[in-house]
Amino acid sequence: MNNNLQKYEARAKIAKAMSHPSRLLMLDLLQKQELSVGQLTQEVGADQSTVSKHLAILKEVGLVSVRKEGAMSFYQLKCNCLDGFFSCMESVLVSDLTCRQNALK
Amino acid sequence: MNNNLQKYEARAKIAKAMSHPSRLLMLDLLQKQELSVGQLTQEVGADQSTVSKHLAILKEVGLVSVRKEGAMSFYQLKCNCLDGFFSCMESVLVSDLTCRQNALK
DNA sequence: TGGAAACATGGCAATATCGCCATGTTGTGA
DNA sequence: TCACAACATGGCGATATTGCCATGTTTCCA
Repeated sequence: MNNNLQKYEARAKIAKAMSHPSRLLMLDLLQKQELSVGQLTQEVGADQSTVSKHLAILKEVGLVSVRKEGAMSFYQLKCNCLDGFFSCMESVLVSDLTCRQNALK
Repeated sequence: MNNNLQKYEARAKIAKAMSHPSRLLMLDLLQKQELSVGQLTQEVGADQSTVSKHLAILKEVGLVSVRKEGAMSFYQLKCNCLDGFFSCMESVLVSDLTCRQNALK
């Protein structure tokens, strides 16, 4: 029994925050520049309240931060490691695909 | 509206598969060597059926593969990019921590 | 000052996840 | 062949997630 399991809970929370298509899209967009809730809502194509809640989730785990300017909120990335994250996802996808292709031969 | 959202769904599935403490622990253990379900069950400290289902989730997205030897199943990692993944989680945790510390000053 | 714009936050129903128990399925050894 | 060991798979209640509607809250402008 590994009673050191709690060690992975903080990491799991971050991974869970990233485990939604809309949130991944938003993170990806934020890699280029900070964006307002309205802009992100446009890109995601969901209700404004939905996007706002997604952003709250990303903020909660420290993936993004907010800058308020008047009535608007600009969100920005707080980490610069997303490239590695995305490329890892990509390599898993590619390796799984070639694996499935080989299974058909 | 970004109708390219589906592009992120496959990645989100992988991230979701990684967004559980027990599954992160198992992935971490499998970085060193392949392990049987029984061994992983010992380490995780949950029911055998629970561990088996966790492994099915990891296999479903192509993160691990199975090698059957007699009545036993040995699971192994299919990607070598977990280091990057974990270090990204770690840097988010650290940056968030220092950020909260600064907020207290 | 009143109203609209930009976000945030309840609330709720639909859906998904989680963990265990019970029960399959398959392989092994006597 | 029979019993057991090692996993996998239903099934189920408890809990969490998701997305929208409705409704705050704050800011700006006429």
